[in-house]
Amino acid sequence: MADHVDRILTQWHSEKPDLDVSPMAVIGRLNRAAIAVESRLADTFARHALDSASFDVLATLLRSGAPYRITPVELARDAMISTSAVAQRLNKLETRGLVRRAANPNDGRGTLVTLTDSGRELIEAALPDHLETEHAIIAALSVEEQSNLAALLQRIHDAASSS
Amino acid sequence: MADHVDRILTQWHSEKPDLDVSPMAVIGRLNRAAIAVESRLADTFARHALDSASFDVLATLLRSGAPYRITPVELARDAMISTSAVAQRLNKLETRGLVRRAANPNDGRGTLVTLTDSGRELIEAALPDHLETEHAIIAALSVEEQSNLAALLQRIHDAASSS
DNA sequence: TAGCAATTGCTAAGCACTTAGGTATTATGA
DNA sequence: TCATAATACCTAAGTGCTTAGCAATTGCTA
Repeated sequence: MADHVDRILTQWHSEKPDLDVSPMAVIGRLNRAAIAVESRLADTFARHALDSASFDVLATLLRSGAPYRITPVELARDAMISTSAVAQRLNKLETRGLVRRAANPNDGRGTLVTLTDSGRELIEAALPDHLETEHAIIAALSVEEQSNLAALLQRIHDAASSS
Repeated sequence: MADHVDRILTQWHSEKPDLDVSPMAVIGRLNRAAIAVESRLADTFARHALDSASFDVLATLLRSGAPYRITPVELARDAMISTSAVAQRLNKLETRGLVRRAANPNDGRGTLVTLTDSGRELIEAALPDHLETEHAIIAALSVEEQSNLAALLQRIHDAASSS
């Protein structure tokens, strides 16, 4: 059952026997698991002519509910990226006719991003497929293990964020 | 205890009550935890004038043991990046005098990358600091929870990779 | 209420990755 | 053995992020 991370730990043990490299067992696997999942999800996105970044924007608009209209700042907060990255994502999506930008009547500085009909059709079609892929991955764990994993990840997240 | 992922799930429930979005609870937190950890580790790397990519190369060379000499192909496999990305990482590190490239006497096509003395000093200094940061993060979990988490992540990794 | 600070959203430039493609060398098998 | 395939490594170009910086508007406060 030795995986890549195990081999790295073994190498460290023989080269630096005095160092406690046990944290790498967790953090190394966290990284690799995240990369493997992301890569698997990308296949599904590609089948719908999307990438992870575009899916993210369209899904955020969809789950905001009718009239599917939010600000770039909200998109940035939600995706944990800069507002500049949002602007560039929106440029791409607007060119494809999947979203539309309009002036925010309540804030002269602001913009409101709306899902177009064709954008909504696309994300409504991609979403069930995406969920099926996610389900196929986490089905490797029992329901109890899933909630266990989610709780542990949340605590790691908090520990990494604090300070 | 409601975090960002909980709020996203709540939004989906009210907008698409028929969809089972429970996989997002795990995969969403996997992503966010990995990003938070990566960001925390980056601070430590920066204190040693390194980034994650450079640290990765130097650490791989160090743990290979004396004479700290491996091929770009091995580096690519280990870091799960293209050999082209390795070439660019090495260009940077070689300019800084942290690694050195030489022809592989056993393979006319090949190159051998060696850790220079100054590269070795740098990584030997950064490594304990890095491990301390990793330890500070995973100390949020008991030892048993840590090995539990590592095992669950390995299974998620395998599930995402297969097929 | 005038002026300064904060916010919003954009483009430009820089960075690290990817894929594409080139060159050189080694391995294969007809 | 010799043509062809595979491998190793690189640069170039494209992509999507970041930070820097700009212009416009709004919010705060003296």
